[in-house]
Amino acid sequence: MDTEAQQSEQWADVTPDAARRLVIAAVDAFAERGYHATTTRDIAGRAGMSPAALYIHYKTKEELLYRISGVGHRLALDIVRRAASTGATPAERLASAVRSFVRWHAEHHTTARVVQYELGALSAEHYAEIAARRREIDGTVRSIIEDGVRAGDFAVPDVPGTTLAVLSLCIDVARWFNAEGRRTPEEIGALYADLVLRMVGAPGPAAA
Amino acid sequence: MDTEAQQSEQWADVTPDAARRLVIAAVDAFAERGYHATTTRDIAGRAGMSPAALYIHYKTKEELLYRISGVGHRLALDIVRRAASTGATPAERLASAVRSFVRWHAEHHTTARVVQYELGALSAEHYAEIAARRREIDGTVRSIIEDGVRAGDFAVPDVPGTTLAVLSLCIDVARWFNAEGRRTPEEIGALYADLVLRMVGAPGPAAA
DNA sequence: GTCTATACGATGATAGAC
DNA sequence: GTCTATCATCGTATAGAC
Repeated sequence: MDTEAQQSEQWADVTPDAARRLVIAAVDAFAERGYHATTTRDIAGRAGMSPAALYIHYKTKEELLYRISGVGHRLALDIVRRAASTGATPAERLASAVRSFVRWHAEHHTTARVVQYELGALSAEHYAEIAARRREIDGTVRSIIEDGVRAGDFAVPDVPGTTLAVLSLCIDVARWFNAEGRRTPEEIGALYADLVLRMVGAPGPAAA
Repeated sequence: MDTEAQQSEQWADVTPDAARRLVIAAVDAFAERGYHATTTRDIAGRAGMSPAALYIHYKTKEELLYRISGVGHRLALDIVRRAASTGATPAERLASAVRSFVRWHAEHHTTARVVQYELGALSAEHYAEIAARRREIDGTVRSIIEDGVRAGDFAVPDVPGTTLAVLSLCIDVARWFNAEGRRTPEEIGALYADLVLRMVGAPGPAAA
């Protein structure tokens, strides 16, 4: 679970306070037991409210998930975009994007779990909207790889396939990451950035 | 969804016939909507039976999942082990293991989804048993990487971390693979084997 | 905005006939 | 072994008082 401070910051623009408390409670519950196994009673209870109070702020349980998924995807996209423009060379930008994206999945693994693994519980309309944001994330990473290939810095036979693999690697961190484990988010980010540079055939310290 | 022929083969040792039909129905339902969102009525219906018939063959819904997870993990472990001993060099064995493991996750992505993403729905006892099999899979892959490092064929600063990343990459195929997509399981297996050889710093055609 | 009380359909599982 | 019928409980969501 994220720390309380991290939660407050992440959900700062969910107001009023009760609505934010419900979001935080729902993220914890969904991440822990899954969307379908979580009851509205459980969410309300974690937020210190009666079951009925949830419906003042959200019309349905799915709307609560939609809110979480929307904010979560916005955060994820922002992080990748910002990191993707940090660095002079494609290799630096790719390493930066992977390091940041992985770190987010580890640090905010509760949120990331809901964002990445509960898409199927969204309504068709909500899913379509979220899927568009996911394609933006994919496009951001693909652009860096294309830049690297054009510049002759990367050797990548299959750019879309490699993009998919890179994102897949980052996303799956949310599944296995354990806060009590031996590795910090920072360490995993550094390891993965190195592995990804190897995947795209970028020369440098990775080969050392 | 897997083809019918693939299903029969996979679950051949689940008998009698009705019990196998229920397993196949449950795999489809669990993969499509998740364990918790699937009702016993849905499973029985797909198998062409009344809701009560399920309880002749399985004491609870969780026992059905446990059966699926058990057989699925046994299949996965067998596939990795067999592939891991195919090839003369560590690079060949690693490529073989990744290619086979990825192909299994793509070809049997319905089964793989249940196996990889519904662990949390198992009882504590059943989970502990399954987790032991998962550690065997991890150990099999790690051994190959250690062999490659010892032989001087691989350059891997962090063996456990790289093992984790390799398995993570393979497992996540079950999440995103789509049978109607552009890539065949065979193609994805080949791509991933190449990417993994790059990750471990194996020289060869990967660098071409 | 929050609570207590409750409607009411769905759900896992069982009983007993065939 | 399978079915029909049913139980007890739970789950989402609403009504109406404060």
